[in-house]
Amino acid sequence: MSAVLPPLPTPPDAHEPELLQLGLPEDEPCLRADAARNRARLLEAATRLVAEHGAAGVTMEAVAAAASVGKGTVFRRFGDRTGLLTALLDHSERNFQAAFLSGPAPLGPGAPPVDRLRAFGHALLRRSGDEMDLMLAAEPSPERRFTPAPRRVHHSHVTLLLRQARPEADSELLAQALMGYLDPATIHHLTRRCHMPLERLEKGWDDLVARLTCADPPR
Amino acid sequence: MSAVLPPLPTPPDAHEPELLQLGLPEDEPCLRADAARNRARLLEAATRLVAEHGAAGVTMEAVAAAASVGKGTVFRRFGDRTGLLTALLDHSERNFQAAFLSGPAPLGPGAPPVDRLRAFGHALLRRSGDEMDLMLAAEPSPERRFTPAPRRVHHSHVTLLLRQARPEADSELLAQALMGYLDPATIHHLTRRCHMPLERLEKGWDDLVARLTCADPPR
DNA sequence: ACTTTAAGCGGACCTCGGTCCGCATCATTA
DNA sequence: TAATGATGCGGACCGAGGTCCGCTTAAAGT
Repeated sequence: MSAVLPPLPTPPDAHEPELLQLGLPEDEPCLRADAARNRARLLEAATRLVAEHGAAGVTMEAVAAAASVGKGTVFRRFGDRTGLLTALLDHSERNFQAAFLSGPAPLGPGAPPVDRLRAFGHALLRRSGDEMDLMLAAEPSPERRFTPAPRRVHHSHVTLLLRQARPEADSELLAQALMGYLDPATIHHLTRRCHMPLERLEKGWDDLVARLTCADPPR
Repeated sequence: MSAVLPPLPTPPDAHEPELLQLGLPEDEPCLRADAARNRARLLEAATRLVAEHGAAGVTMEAVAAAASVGKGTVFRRFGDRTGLLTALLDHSERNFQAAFLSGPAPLGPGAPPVDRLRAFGHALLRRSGDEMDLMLAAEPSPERRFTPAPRRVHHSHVTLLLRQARPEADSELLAQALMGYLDPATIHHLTRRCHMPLERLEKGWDDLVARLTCADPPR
């Protein structure tokens, strides 16, 4: 919708501009001085609100007020609420991406793909366990669930590892199935609602990975 | 939230009252005459709105107006928007449940569990292909994604079949992984955004089922 | 038929996400 | 330093979901 402003075909850093395969988002292309200052203030204010009232307390108006900034500014900078929340997860996301893209094995490169897949799942499970409420709140509407850049990066990564482990398979689809298991909503459901311990989820993940990557065709 | 009215611990038929394992939702326990009439009017109005403007056009106020009824009445009857949308899917859902609970094999009872699982996936894929927009619109917030009764029924069913096929496995978790693949948002993403043909999804499902149900432990 | 009462009704009201547009401000060029 | 666009800013405004509460009415009891 919109796209009325010529220089803004898409909101500035709504969902992390172009990190795609391995580039992490630039720390803002070339933001005007006041804009950059306001951005920092907004993120700080939002962080404080999360700490005080949880993710549910992060209202666009509240954030704007807490940062002494107009509401329009928040939207201009982050596009929408999920954009702001996603930006709040940026630090954690960078660390995570750094870990599986260039960190030590088995999560990073160097280990066999199956081990890396296992490690990836465990890492994501733990991370979700921590920032659960933020991740849930940052979830876009179903139509856009897979459009935010972090998701796409995770998906590509898993697809890649899968392709290495089983070149003949439909890695795209397999990756989709695997990522479904790691969806924040799923994890929330299993751990918080069904009270499953994390170890059980990890065990389940390992089993899943093993079965989806073993070479010989079933039956 | 709410639970202020003593006789209404949860909205009447917000998400299909108690069909649980195999009971389909009663056609309304004991609704007062005018209430039943209004309910019918509302559903009819909503259906018309969907036909005319798509699921996005189904505004609570619009439905109320189209049914010549107060807005409060809509909420009293259906709890919230997702409740109304879910009710709209009720017919289709009943048919589907009837098919896999007591219809002809291989979807219904009589076939080996693996075949039933395969059939179940294909059936759900097709159904989602049809009522896609309604199903997406009826998706609740991430925290509640798994609370609507239909989902729970599907999950139980898959868990059951899985347990029959592989009694020693963690069927709950496996079912979760399988159901993730059949999530409306996922299907929407793969078919509409990535333009994958349905056959590919079906093939992927079959592969998934085969690998998750084959007896011998991998590696 | 009359009373009673719980269920139902309606729409004013609130909150919050998102848009719009006139005005201010930064950066650039002269 | 002054002029001048482009970029950013702010907050009034809108629409939609959801709540509230006083009034109405169906239906069960007498």
